[in-house]
Amino acid sequence: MSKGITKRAENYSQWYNDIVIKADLAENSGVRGCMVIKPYGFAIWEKMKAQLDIMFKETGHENAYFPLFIPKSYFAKEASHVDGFAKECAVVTHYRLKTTENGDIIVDESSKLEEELIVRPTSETIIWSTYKKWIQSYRDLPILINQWANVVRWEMRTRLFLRTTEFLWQEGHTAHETSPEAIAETNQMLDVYADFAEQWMAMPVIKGSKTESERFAGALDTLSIEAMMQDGKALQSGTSHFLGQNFAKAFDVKFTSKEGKEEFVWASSWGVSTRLMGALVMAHSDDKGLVLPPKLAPIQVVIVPIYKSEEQLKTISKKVDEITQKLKDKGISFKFDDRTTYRPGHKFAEYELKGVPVRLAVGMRDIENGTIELARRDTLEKNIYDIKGIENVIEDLMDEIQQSIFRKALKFREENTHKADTYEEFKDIIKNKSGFVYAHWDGTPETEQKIQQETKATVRNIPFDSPEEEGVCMVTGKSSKKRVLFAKSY
RNA sequence: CGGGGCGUAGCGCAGCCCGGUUAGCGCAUCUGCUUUGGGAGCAGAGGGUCGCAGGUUCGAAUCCUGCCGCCCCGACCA
Repeated sequence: MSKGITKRAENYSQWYNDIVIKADLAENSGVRGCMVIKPYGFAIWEKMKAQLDIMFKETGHENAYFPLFIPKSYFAKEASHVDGFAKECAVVTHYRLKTTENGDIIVDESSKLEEELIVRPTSETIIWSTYKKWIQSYRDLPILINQWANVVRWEMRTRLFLRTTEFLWQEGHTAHETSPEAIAETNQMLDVYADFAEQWMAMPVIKGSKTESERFAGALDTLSIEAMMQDGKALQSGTSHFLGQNFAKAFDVKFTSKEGKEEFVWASSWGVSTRLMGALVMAHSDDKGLVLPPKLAPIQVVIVPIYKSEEQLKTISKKVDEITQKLKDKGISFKFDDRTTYRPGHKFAEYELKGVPVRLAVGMRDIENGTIELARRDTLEKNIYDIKGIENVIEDLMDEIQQSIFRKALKFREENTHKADTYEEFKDIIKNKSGFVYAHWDGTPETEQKIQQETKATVRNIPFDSPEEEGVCMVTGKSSKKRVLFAKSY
């Protein structure tokens, strides 16, 4: 069983790789650090994308598209931004190839670009240079734009979905009259991400602010949602940045206010990426394969016929048609796998690997008894139901499974969340138990760095819902008003 | 960027140290028969510029040199 999947307990990262490959989500390509997202994986991404897009539009945003290439000079305008990305940019220097006498293809040196083009690692600079042209008056504000795009960051080490050289994402870029408005937008979008993670991915997250050292390059404040993976590590699953007037100043984007004064625009940006696919895999899957929340499963119900002759298959198919019609009416997606080329056991294993939430099996025995076998992917429970009304059972189950895997993930997080009051205690937990640790910290980058170097754990964020509490930093003994969230991370 | 590993059939690998007939194994594929309530069995078949380029040799997957690519581990990052 579970052919070829490494056990979670044996080697977690190998397990992750096996699931991604064997469940047919993605594979490595011939291009360093870049993956091919396969149809099944892309179908899940499309479902995520569709829902996020609805949520963005409900909060007043519109989609647009900006260029893949950014002139190098744009980067020079915001100093901390270029610092943050300079080391991981792909640069286009030429625009033509030529064939040599012996048939080799080489870069035509005569086609050297006057100014190099950077393949976008993120689009703040190209977007703000455009916004400059769009904004003159307070009447032009706010601008609430999102773009679905691919970006390139030349990372040292890559892993399928979690960190690839090229990845797909959405990036929202908004412009506002006032600071409070931009901050409200930043918070609103973090809430959208958290809702999506919890309601759709069934993955509980912790909302909070990043520390100064983990802030986005060019932001005044970076908010994040952090989720716990099954190995106890944290995965940053979405970020929302308050950019202040940094980009407005860098690109000279001013507007005339109601009072007739010229002011710089306030900004936010926010994004989630195909990394969410990695989060989805690591949050719920098991040693048998993927476990998908019904709301994101490309196929919610699979029906496997069990037959000994073509005639039997015909009889079963007829019965199945009645069921699928009712599922269709309820808007539940399904697949009737009547392939004659594979046997039932093979199909069972295959759909478990692919994480299909509900499996139905129908054989002649069932036809005679008016029953059907239903198996849940999340719990692996199997039960016999009356065929009559099975669509209602399934409809309820979609909800139940969605909630059940969320509860399971939440319970796991709670069981692996600790409090530490001394540094010794902290080190012990990080080393021997892993998971999340709430502890007091003096708020300085120096202490943060020391902790990271000594334990490999970092401040994931300063949680919004962490209660005010007088305490002292576990390392320096300086006073602290709130516990922050520490963990090892991806 | 530092350390390690690997490039041989669609995939996973053995062979290489110690050069020598026709380069082998498992899975997958194809054909036939029997099967079908948890990844079917048997019989047969097809499929290879041994990463690339040089060199040594009567002879190179194997030895030497150079190059290219990918993966894994660390520091950086969503």
